[in-house]
Amino acid sequence: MSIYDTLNSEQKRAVLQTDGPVLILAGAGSGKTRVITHRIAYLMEECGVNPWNILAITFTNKAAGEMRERVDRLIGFGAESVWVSTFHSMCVRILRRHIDAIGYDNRFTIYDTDDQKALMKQVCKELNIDTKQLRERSILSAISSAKDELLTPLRYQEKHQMDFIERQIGDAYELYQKMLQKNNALDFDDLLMKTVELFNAREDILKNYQDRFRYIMVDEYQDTNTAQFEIVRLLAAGSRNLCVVGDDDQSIYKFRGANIRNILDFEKVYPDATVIRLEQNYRSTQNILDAANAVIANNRNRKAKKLWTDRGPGNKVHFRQFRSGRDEASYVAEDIDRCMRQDHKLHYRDFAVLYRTNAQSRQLEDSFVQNSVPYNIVGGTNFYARMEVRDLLSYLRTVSNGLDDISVQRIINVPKRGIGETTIGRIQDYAQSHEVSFFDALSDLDEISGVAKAKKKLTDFRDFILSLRDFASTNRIEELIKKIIRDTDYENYLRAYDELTADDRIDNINELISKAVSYEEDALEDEESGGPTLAGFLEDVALVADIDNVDGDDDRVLLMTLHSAKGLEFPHVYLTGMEEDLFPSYMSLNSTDEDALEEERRLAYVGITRAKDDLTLCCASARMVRGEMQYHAISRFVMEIPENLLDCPPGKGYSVDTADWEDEDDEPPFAEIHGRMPASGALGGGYDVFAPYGGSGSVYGRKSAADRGKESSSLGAGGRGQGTSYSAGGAHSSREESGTGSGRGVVHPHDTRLKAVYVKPHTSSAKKPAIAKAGLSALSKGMPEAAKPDYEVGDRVAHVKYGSGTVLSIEKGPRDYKVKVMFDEAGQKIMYAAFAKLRKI
DNA sequence: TAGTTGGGTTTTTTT
DNA sequence: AACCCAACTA
Repeated sequence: MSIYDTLNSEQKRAVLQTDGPVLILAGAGSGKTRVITHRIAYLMEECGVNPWNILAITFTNKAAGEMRERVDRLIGFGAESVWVSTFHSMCVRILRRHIDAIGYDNRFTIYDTDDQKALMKQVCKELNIDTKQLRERSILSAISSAKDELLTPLRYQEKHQMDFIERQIGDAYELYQKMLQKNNALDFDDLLMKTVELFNAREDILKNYQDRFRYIMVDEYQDTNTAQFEIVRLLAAGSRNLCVVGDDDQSIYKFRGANIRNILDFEKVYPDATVIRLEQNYRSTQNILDAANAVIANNRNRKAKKLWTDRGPGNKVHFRQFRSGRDEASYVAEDIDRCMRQDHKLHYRDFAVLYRTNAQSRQLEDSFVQNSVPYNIVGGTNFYARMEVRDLLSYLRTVSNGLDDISVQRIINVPKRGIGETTIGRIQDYAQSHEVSFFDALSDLDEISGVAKAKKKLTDFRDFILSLRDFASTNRIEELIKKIIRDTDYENYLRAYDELTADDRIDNINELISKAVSYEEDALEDEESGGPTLAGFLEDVALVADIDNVDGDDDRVLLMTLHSAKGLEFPHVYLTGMEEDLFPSYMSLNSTDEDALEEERRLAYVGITRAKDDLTLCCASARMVRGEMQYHAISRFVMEIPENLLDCPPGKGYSVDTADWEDEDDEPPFAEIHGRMPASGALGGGYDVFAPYGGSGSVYGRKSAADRGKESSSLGAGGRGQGTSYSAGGAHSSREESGTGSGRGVVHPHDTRLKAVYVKPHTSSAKKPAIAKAGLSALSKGMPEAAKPDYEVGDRVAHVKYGSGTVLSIEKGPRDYKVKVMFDEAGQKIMYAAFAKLRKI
């Protein structure tokens, strides 16, 4: 029995079809990594292919490492000679060897987004571009798209000369590119584009790689952009042994240039391609798969397919709605705890919590800390983007590449050396007019007017860098970093900068040092890399993805964005923030591009299919977004899942452990809600709700999408699962609140014990009733600023339930004003002002 | 030159 | 809420 007998027939076909173009359409969880690894093993073991002739391109360095490991385990030899890497790493490797052929120095620096922005700032200044009107970021993203499409500055300018903005971008692109070259730097997109440029310029070099890479495999092919497509096309042009693996339903990187047509049109480009579909899923239960299939079926531009499994139905998909993002976060942490207690075989690492945006991790993190659940967050502020790490890296880059002006300028006054902006500006002007680098200009100080006062400081700095260069030539990177820290007294600088964060920052620096150490160890082992170099370390550092740093053996819950979760799987998955405007994002809903929403749906599909056994979808009625309370309807992606697959379908009434309003002083919430609500009869037809303070009522009033101005655009698109807005109110709320023009009150049954959702017509944010806002604010942690009550001690006030009374005291609490009232009939009560909604009489 | 403050803005997602 | 920048002050 061979290792290939464990494959199903389609997988086997994919492994055995070694020659010619092959397209493997691999649904989520269909074992595509197994196919690729077995294919590599088969090529080496059965076809006698030299591992050196095999290239496998993966999406992340982590995936590359895992793939190499798995091949090793399969055949136990030779896997280290297979070239497994990401597009970007592969390109850097090629460019380090050959980029001098197209006018760069081989010691080039890789600029990340922060460097790009710093450089673009200079470009805009030079070109007098008003960055208020046209931000650096927008220019950079336009340039990035151009590079993804392999458009040179010249070609971009030819294509885009109609309006002023486009001409400005064209000019900026041209100068930006010149300055990059002057700094001897490449940005991320250049890595791909310059490789194509190199291959086109030097047929001999291309031929060399074509001869080497006789068998090419590309994973996650649906997320390749035009530049990557071209690289693959060029490399495979000789042998035509190209095997691409992907799933059009999981294409989620359009924003960075991914072109879904690369996979959809593969058969057009390679008419003789063998197409293999892997539709059996080995990961998830049938209920989870059915949910995923139901959601993705709403996309129109896709290759039809349907995942199936021979696993049983499993648990239903869990759906939970909460009052606030905070409640959602505590539920997730507590539920994980509950699962762990219930099933002792479970580990923390069996859980993942996914969200659409990094900003959502904050509340989750808080709640995990509070509940002592160990967790790891993937991404957010990239480790290498932290101030202290960047400072040190800029020193290293200055040592490594004297032409990198951006790095020199970053550190010339860090820690403070008394070198100010004016001085830096003068040196820069000189450097520019004399066509020398900024650093070299430091040796011509006598010729630069107006820097005499700072001359000593500048010379000291220059000499310091020179001494570091000297030191670096005979010492290890680890020692170099330590020397920089020591000589600049960097730790004290951090303490002076911010006492509170200094310890964390020092930890980060130590981590950087240990990364340098392990880089040097790895590079010593890897013969092909040519040993450890400073440039090599900087390049490693520049190309790591957040997910690369995740240690699978760490027994912690993983928190990450849906994007980061691609390619991973977990027994238990929580998808949080399943709300309209959040997921699908506001951006996609307002986009003119129809595919934007489909891409969000693919993202939902990716999220759902990460789950093996249990999937929990969560949403919150109210959530702080960018410092403002927002009220969202349940995500359409939840509504697209058939009710019978959900344990608690939206609108059916259910209970949630944490959403319990029995707490002391915890009055029922009331909310002003706008946004889309689920269609279907969930709320219509006299669904009963209970008003705050005891009364009961039912949903009444209903406004069609057409009445609703701007929002109707996203509503009116048709199709199932679209929302309808209801106006509603509890018994206490008056009719006038329900039907006004832009009113969009919604009552949602959130809990069978729900006493109330108080609904106000939405007018404008300026006119939002302060009290409603304060009331909800208090639901969420960290919102101390509640509206100050308009009554004072001694005033007579009226309460909806308790009647009238006299205010005994008003005390500012952590969240809200705490008011003590002696009611004429009900006696003394203490309540929060925002919830109590006392009216002065 | 350095540090503070107030105002305006806001990539969702990342190699 | 967090960030960035310009303007202001010491």
